[in-house]
Amino acid sequence: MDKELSERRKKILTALIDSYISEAEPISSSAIQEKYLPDVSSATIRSELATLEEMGFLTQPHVSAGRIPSSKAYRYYVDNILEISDDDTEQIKSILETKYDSIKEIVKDGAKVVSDITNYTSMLMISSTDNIVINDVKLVDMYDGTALVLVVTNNGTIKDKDIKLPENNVKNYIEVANGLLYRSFAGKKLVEIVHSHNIIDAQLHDFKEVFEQVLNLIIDYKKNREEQVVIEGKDKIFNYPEYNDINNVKNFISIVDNKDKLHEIVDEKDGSIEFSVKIGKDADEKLEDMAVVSAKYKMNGEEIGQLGVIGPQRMNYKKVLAVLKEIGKMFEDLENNK
Amino acid sequence: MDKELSERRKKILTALIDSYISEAEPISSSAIQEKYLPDVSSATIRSELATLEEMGFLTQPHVSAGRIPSSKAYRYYVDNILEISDDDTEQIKSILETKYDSIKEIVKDGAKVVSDITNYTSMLMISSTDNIVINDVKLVDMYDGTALVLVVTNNGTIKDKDIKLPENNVKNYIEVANGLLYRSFAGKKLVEIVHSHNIIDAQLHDFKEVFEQVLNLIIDYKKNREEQVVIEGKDKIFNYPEYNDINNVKNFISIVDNKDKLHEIVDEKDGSIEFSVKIGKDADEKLEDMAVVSAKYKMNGEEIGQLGVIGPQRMNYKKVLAVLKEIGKMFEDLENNK
DNA sequence: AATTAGCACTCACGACAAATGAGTGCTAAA
DNA sequence: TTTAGCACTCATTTGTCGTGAGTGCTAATT
Repeated sequence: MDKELSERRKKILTALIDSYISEAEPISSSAIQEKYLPDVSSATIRSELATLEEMGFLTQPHVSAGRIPSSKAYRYYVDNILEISDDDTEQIKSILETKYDSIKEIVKDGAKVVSDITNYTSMLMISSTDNIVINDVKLVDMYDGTALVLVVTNNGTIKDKDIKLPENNVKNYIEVANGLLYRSFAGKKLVEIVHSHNIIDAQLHDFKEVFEQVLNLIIDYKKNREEQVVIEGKDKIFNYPEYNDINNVKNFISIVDNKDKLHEIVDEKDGSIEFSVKIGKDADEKLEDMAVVSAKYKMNGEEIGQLGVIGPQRMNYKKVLAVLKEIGKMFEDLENNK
Repeated sequence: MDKELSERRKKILTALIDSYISEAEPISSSAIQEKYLPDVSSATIRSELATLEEMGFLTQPHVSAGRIPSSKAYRYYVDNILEISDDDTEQIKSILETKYDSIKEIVKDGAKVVSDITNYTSMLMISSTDNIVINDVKLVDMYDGTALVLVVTNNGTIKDKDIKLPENNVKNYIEVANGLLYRSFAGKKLVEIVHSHNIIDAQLHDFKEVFEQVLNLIIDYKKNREEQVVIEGKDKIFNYPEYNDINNVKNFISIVDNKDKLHEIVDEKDGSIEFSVKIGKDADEKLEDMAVVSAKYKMNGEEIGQLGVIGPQRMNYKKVLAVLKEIGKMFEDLENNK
């Protein structure tokens, strides 16, 4: 279908996008001729441009202006033209290496690293916690007849507020409760627990309260983790001239400051897609004139989160994708060396 | 000094500020006459305005425009004119009550509540953790030769990653370590601990590693807490026409997204000041055309944090201060009822 | 001495017109 | 199929002018 573009048209389209990515100005036929295709005349390029426009790849702000790429053009560019060469990779790698001492730092503030290198606003989202497995639940005796709840998962330990214990025979109570808690929760996935409120009823009446508190703790934890979104470098957006328009800024802020919207845009139904590139409102109603590039990262086969950038449509896709890929490789290395 | 304004001048200044707060337009002498002072002529008001301008309370965008209040005017207004009546308080109270079921909700997302009621961007900052006292430090036996560190403070429990234990005789090791940890840390303030790295040297060599890990945990905790800033309702800023100017928006974002700057602006050397109102760049170089109103909250005599709003200079100081005060009262009630 | 009416003056703002020039589409020739 | 040439379009810039809001000043009034 759309893949049938002649080489020259591809070349013209690429020239147009490259130029627009760096200049943010409509490009004229003669500009393309001078800088990218000196062997043909501007008139030829003009007729090619007319065809490309008919095909929906280009638009013209007005009749006496040059052309700018449409969302479809970026889409085509990312899908069919863009290639990340070893050179690009090498370059990114060396930037990553000189800027950050260890991969640990990158994991910790991944969003900041990505934002700094790409020069776009970046976002880090923690993945669904459905598959976290609880290894054990323990009460630890504290003071004043309270106990601390520890929920040990395959992904770290959750702890939260103390819970109150019944007055008498605390030591014994905790022991029995720990046994019950272990039998009820250990080995279960978070998602199972959250959806099976009836666990409580099956238990002994004396421990009902403790169970409820533990359950709430787990539910809260799940909810909080899933809402977690880190945004870095919001002010980088002002580097791009399209964000001299207050309406674009409003739009940007309203997306970036709204966790739910961000999730909606980034979350991919298809679990197997590693890199996601959403361009313009064809991809999502809210993304007018914007683009989101994101990657899913895994650790030991388990999805741990998504990292990406959000910026103007005329984004440096090559660089962004190279950075995200390179970080992916670093994760792999980290996994293998351990 | 500046306190010597005649009643009529006060009245005019108040009229000007009130009008500008709601309209965001320069006010002319005749407008003041019509709406606020029908008993004198506009010419009289004009000459008063000229004097007020000379005194630095007013500025004129250009010669054929009305006047707008300067930072100094707002300052004077807040310090010498503004009074919060019982009526205002009642009104805020009823809004708070109808909007939020319990004080708990307000504590939990204080920033959101304040932003919703005032209609300004709000911020919540956790206070210095210097005075948090450690009650105990405990290792809890986990699996695979690891232990979880629990640091119990008068302000909740900190837990963090597991730490590795020496291979043999785990149970005994933990017991001894717990004793040592208790003796080293219990009763000390966070600030003391962070500044006394030499604790380690005094301890037995076998436990050096555990001590270091615990110490790092405490230091990290302190650092993280202090950096914590919650911002709510950033997009509310677009409700105010001064933020149709992209430069003001840039300025706003750069302040609001920069924890350090915010701390710098809000942090008050004088520990006794409860309400702080900073207006314009007289107060802080970065606050060009903006104002920050914030309050310090205490619980059991201990400062727990600051809550406030940031917005245009022509802020509804009355409402904002009333809301912050009312929330303060709720804290007091909460304390007394417990 | 304070207030006021009256009037000349300033200046932002919007409307309109004219000039400019960048870039196009089309046509006819190579 | 490509290209040179040219007429055409239209955003942008610049300049002029009229309008009106609001002021500052002065002279008269209380």
